[in-house]
Amino acid sequence: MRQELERLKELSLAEHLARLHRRWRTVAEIELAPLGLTYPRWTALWKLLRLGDKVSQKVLANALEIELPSLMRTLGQLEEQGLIERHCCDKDKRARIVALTPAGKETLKTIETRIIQVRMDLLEGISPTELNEFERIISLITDNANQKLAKITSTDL
Amino acid sequence: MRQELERLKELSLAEHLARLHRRWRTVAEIELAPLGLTYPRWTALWKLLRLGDKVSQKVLANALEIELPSLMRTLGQLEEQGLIERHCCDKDKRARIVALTPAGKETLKTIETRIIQVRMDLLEGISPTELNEFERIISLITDNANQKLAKITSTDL
DNA sequence: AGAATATAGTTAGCAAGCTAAGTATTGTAC
DNA sequence: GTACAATACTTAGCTTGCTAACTATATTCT
Repeated sequence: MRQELERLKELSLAEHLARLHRRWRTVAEIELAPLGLTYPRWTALWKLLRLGDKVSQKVLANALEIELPSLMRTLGQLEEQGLIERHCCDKDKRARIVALTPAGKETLKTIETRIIQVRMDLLEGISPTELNEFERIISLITDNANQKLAKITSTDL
Repeated sequence: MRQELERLKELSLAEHLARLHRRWRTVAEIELAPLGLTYPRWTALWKLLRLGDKVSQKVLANALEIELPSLMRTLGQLEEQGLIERHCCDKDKRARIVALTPAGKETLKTIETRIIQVRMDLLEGISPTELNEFERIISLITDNANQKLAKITSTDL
């Protein structure tokens, strides 16, 4: 009986995780929408600044923890909005270097306080210790998943 | 300086959460794919069983923490596969009652051990106490997000 | 009872992640 | 130095979440 309840709970974990992910995104989206920025767009901008403004698309995708094709669409939109530029790279002609435009930097300044406010609101009532622990468990489960994925794909050969 | 680092970390939290969500789904998907079941399909089947087999679409959507239109597509696929049926409800002619077919029940038996195995693998190395704490923080952030959403949408009126 | 509102379901179409497959360039191994 | 492998990008198309707008039924308020 207790075992049955545990099973139920464990199934819910994945669902709760999914729900939290969607809600977080929705909140962030609503806050930044008036500026014409969706969630993937402003996280890309933000991350680009943190990485030092001029990086390859590959590096940016890795930092954002998404695949290159997923990033492509977003960068296309940001380019159209005039917030970023994509240059050729002299050292590696395959690569394209992404850089913030002046307009992009200006926009980032405007949204910074909003982004920080959203985070503070969502993490209200959680101590730094709890947050660290939370991050640790996320990493642990992610590692487990990655290991399992590696095992599965290798045996598929 | 330290404050700057904290900000970086907090931005990452949302991304780590998103990544974990995608990895979890991917692992589950690969394990169940040979049976013709994607993640939303088998979670719907599973949840349906836990809810007692005969419930309205609305109730099932709530339990799965997704919106009705999202569920519709999945139920359509499961119906086509002959794993569920949708009946009219006598008491409320708007509602449609979802029920497992014998084939659906049979399939559930087959996948049950696999589902439980995936969960155990992903949660390996995490104590029940840690897991409870993890769930608690998820709920807390989700509540914060919901409150913020409620506030935003109400002031929009 | 009749009008206004709310609810369950449905349809249509958007968003943003993914994989698979293709191209151009680079790096590596004889 | 030439052939093979790996890398960075791109394109095309799938998936499954969502919201908006619609219908049919149920509920609530005078």
